[in-house]
Amino acid sequence: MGKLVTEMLKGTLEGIVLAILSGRPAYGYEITAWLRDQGFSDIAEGTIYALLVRIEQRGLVDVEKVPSEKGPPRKVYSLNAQGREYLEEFWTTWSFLAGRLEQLREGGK
Amino acid sequence: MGKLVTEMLKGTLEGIVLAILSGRPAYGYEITAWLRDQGFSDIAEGTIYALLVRIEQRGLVDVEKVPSEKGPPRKVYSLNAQGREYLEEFWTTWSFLAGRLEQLREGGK
DNA sequence: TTCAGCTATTCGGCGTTGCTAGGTACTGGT
DNA sequence: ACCAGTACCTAGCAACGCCGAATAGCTGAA
Repeated sequence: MGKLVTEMLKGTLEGIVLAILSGRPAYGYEITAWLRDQGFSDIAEGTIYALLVRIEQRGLVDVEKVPSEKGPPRKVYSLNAQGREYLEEFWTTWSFLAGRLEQLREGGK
Repeated sequence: MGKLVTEMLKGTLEGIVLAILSGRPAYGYEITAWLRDQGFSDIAEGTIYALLVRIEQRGLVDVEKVPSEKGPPRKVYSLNAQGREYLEEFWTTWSFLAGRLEQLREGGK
């Protein structure tokens, strides 16, 4: 992909990460690897870490430092109540946008 | 809506406008009004004009100045071949992203 | 023992994007 | 003369994701 997906990720990447965390707690390195696996080949590591800091500061996640056998300690993030609430809002907004886009795509044929 | 949708629009608004233009030529003021009508209540006029300038400079649209009875002349934009090609790419990227989000949403239940 | 390579996180500077807030200009009605 | 509606443009700002580099711990091969 490239620039197109980069710009589209603005605003959605946050929701993606929150959605991941809604399923299970996770840490940055793990999330990055998983996203790459899912086809988000060009997501920068630094982007994820910065995002995690942001959502932590906004109080959407809880953090726990967990030692790792294979390297430095991990910062494991888990979605809290406020985070779940915010994720709901995200899905609402996403649905709105996706709906409009869907309509436009139909109309354009 | 608010900040959430603003961030999500980054990258998608361009596609939205191109999709509109793929159906029919249009000018800025008209596009803004139509978007507001479609529920994008907080899209700023300046945003659309700036976007139109950008896609013109990238050669995705052709422009024609058309006199108006009710004000200054309109700048009517129409999608050209390069624009259609780019719009295809946009839809591909969008589909990818929407697919991943859909999966995440399912999984999160 | 050393050094490469994987794990794991952090930081500063950059480009793109949308918003804010203001301005310009033309027309028609009061 | 004035104001509302039409139509466009601009400068400065904030947020986000990317790039490049640095730091730090652990393991296994040379």
